[in-house]
Amino acid sequence: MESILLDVDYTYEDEKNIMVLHLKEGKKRVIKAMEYMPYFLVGDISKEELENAIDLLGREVPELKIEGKVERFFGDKKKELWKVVVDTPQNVPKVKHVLKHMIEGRASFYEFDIPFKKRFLMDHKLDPLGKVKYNEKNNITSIQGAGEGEVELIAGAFDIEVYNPEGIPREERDPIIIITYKDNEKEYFISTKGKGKNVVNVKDEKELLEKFDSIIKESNPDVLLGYNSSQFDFPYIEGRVKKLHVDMELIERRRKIRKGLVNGYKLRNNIHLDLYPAVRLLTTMGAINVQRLTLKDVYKAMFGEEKLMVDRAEMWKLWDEDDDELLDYALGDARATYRIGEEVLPLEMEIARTSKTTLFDASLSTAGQLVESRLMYYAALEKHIIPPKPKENEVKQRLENPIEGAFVKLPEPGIYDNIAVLDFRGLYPSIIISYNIDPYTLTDGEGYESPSGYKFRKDYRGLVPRVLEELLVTRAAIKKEIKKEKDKEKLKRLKARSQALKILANSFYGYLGYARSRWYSRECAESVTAWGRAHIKSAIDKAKEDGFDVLYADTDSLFLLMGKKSKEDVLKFLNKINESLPEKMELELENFYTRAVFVSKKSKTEKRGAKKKYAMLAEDGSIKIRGFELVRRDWSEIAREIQKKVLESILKDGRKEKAIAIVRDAIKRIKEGKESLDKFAISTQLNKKIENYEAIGPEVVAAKRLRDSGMPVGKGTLIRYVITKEGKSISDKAYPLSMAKNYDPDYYIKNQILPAVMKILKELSVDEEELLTGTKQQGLKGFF
DNA sequence: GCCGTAGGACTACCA
DNA sequence: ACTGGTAGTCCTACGGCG
Repeated sequence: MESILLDVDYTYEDEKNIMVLHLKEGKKRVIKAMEYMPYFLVGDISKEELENAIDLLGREVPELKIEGKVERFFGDKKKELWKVVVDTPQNVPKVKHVLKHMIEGRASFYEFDIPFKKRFLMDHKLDPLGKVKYNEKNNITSIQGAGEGEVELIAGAFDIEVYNPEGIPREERDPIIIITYKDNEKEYFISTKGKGKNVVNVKDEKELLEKFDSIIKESNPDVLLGYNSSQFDFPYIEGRVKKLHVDMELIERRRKIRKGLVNGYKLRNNIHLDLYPAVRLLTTMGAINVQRLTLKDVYKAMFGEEKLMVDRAEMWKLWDEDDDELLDYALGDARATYRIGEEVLPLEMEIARTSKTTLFDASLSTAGQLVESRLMYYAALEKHIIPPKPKENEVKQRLENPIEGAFVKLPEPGIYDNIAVLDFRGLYPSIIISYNIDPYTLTDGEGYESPSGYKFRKDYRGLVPRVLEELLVTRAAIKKEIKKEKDKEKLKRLKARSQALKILANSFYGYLGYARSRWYSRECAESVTAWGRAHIKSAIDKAKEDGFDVLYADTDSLFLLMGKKSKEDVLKFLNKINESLPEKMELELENFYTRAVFVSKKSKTEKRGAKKKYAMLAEDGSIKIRGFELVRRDWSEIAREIQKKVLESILKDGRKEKAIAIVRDAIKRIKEGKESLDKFAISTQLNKKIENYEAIGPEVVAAKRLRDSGMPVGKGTLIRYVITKEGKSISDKAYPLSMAKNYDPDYYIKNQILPAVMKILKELSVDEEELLTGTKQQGLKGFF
């Protein structure tokens, strides 16, 4: 029977290590169990000596034995190692630790820190979401590549609503009043209230939970989607289940998983996929951009429309009023979650397959863990040794010793016309592949020599560049398929695959320099950036030789001032440069822009151009803005809005008079109190506990006030605060948006609007006096 | 004790 | 909890003044 591997679980029963495989066969899901033993590897020691030590230990650890010899490659050097089998996975590091002390200095230990599930998947060459076969004894007998299978998983999304007239809902007091659920066929609104097509009426909360349980059991989605459901919905349901003594199969034998810093909530029968951490990964990879990771904002960012949903804090009012719209509002969340899931699930599935991680684990993984997983898989497949994770002191040392990064050219501030932007396609990946950069190709002998002085062998291909190149080759092939494919569903899958491959490929350089990486190599990471700097600088020089002025460059991109030159001249330059580059490297045309604004740094003394801050108008009318306050969430919306208008006016119109009018009008409105309070909110995330702050800034003061009012505030909370008229210092004046009664117009004009717009207007020779008073005579004091 | 400022703490951005 | 390079705000400590 052929089936698709959905997930793997480990359990210890009847003194046996059991791996439980969750499979999908046709439309059904089935479970298969098989025994599997944990082990680690030992080298540089005779069998007799190792056996003696193991015999001594064997009395305390049942089943401990040398199972035999295995071969492993260290680069292109082969070594024979003893495979030591242990009774339980927990005992692998323990036994290794004790053995190491017994035979200190006379043996080397390997692969003692491989997660047990990962070990199982690798040893059986199993591909998550790939095809597997098994026989009557439940032994896996054959496999196929992950790319071959076309898996279709049925997803359902759910959401709970809690009665919370006093703000934050508390499990022991506030009941769940509504649960909504949506899958590909049906929608349910389960509640004691409401009437209509999809309404399932229940008599009380206990029945509500039971009904939800039976609906999930009946619909039985492969994947159950929620939004922040690991942190909120499931723990809350669990709390109510305990209080009301409900039997709920859905959460029976659930497991709380902690992976790195992320919490996961693993269900027994369905794959629970919380979209929140998944979306967060996408934001860190630059796949989507949102100011806040709320369901509302993410929905808007992805689909460009407001979703039908109700403010959670207002839900109880609609409930008390028996509002007719309650049904649609509550279903709005489940529908939004489902729709986000339709986009994110295919991508998560491809990330899982590409990284050789199960879907559930992939949804909780960081980029580094995904790269690591794929490298481990191929290392095991080709019998390369898997390096250990570094110990904490090693991590510390690596962190204290960072490597030199990219080159950024200092721009001359000003307003420019006709710019061509070029960039290296996948600069760091192409460097790793071109120069065979790998911890095991590093050599003192012959090889590619990096500008930082390290050399990499040409006669032996490293695992890292090989695995990376395979990702890029696959991606290129998929991009070709995308061009031909007409079927909507297949196209979606192909695009998701391409994106997953891109995410993984772009993370390899970071992984080489990541302090907790198994394949960390200072020399490799340093060489990647050194070659990167060399290539961008050489491109700048060559552009100058060809008569271009180079306005700006950052890491892998360069901005050419075209002057009297034509587009053809730019393309000719590209061709010329590409002929001189290694085969896998390529400089590409990003776009042509008709106008650009670069500004000065805010500095009292020097007047230098600001890096990583510019705005450009493309030929098609679209605007590209980088670094300006208007793209930063820790500036008020009012300041961002005005800065945006000013920039757009300058890019499209070019006259300072219009820009000045925009600012004057805005200042007037602020002074007259015509703008709503939430436009003055400044958002700042707390990255540590309130108590741990040395510098008590406005966001910390506002956070304390918020906490004193009973709201949960801590590491990770996004604080939205307003600078009010109440208090002396800026921090004194900071109140959470929910508590603020007013805003301080002077602060917002002086500290938000003026700094944001002046840096742009300066480039049009407008000074502050002229802006504020219309003349160049009066000082700022006269104005306030 | 008050003032002004350099340096540090901190966040969020670009690539 | 993938990397380094960068701008900018606000706090805090410190030195000068008297």
